[in-house]
Amino acid sequence: MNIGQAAQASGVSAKMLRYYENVGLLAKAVRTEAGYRVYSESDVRTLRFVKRARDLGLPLDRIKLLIGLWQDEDRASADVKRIATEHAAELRAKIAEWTQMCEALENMAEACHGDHRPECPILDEMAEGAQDFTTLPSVSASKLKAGRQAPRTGTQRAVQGVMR
Amino acid sequence: MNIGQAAQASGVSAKMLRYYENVGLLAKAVRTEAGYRVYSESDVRTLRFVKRARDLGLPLDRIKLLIGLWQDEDRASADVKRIATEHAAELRAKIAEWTQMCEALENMAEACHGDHRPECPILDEMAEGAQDFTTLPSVSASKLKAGRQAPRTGTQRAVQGVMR
DNA sequence: ATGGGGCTTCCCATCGTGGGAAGGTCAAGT
DNA sequence: ACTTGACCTTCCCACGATGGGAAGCCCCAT
Repeated sequence: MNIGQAAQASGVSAKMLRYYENVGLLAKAVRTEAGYRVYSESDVRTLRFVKRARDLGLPLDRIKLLIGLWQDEDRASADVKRIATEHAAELRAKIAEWTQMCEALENMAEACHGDHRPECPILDEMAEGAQDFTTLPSVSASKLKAGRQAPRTGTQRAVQGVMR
Repeated sequence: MNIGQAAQASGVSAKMLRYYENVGLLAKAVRTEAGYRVYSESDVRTLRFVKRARDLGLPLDRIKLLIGLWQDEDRASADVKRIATEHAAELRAKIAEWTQMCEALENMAEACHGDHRPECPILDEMAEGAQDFTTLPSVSASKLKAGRQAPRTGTQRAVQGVMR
């Protein structure tokens, strides 16, 4: 079976098949005389394994370990469990972090009128205490040489302009 | 103020300051004659704004929009709110996805004894229906030429070996 | 024999961040 | 004045996993 067929049969793109092989997640595929990669049903099973593990969010290095255990008749299920629980814990941590960010954003958005007026608690929160717009130049003007690499073409914002 | 001081004052690394400038999130910094970037208090306020927005998980392109609105006296808070709620919605979607992955993993781990024996529902789940190990070669052996690019040195795993 | 689709490799882009090398600059201490 | 160490500059590379695309070869069916 060629790479395209293996891809379709496993749900992993051909591009990824080559990549997995390159980075050592999969063994180098057998080739035809013409250099075409050839896959067996057994290979497809491995690919489906990888696909499911990826769908669970596992990174490739952990999947590599799992494949090793999967093919090891003498494995201890404790090793597999450890990998799974470690990943789950990392996911939980990330989820907590993102939930915090998300709730903060939602709270701010809720406090925002969302109309045509400029007042906005979201921006206020992000600027937090930046009401003081007094500019305190900390370098004497004599030492300055405006934008050697930034030729400063035409219209430039007064305070801090956003480029491009 | 030099880049290191601006970095410390804002909580954004000097490396990131240069990067933000390169990708156009920030205006090109004023330079001293020697080419050193010089930052004002006003710049540091912008940097802190960026830092807080990053901490909320906002991508740089959205932060660029926010800075534009922040500096626009005639902004409509609705525009800010839309950006925030869009990002929050994307976060929620991601969180839901990761929560599903996480729960699946936790369920599997819970079902796993986690002892010295090889039986493991986690692996079973990932292999899902891969009990049939009959190999069906789909290419006639005459067309094969073992590993032109994979010289197949010495010990190789029987079925699908993990490399490196 | 020709055409189209599949395969190969190689390069690039993403997104934000860090590491490091090679070389110039500044300020403080001798 | 000179040295030294800390700082700055640019440039390149790496991550992780994926997609896009180009140039060129291969295989099969018409």
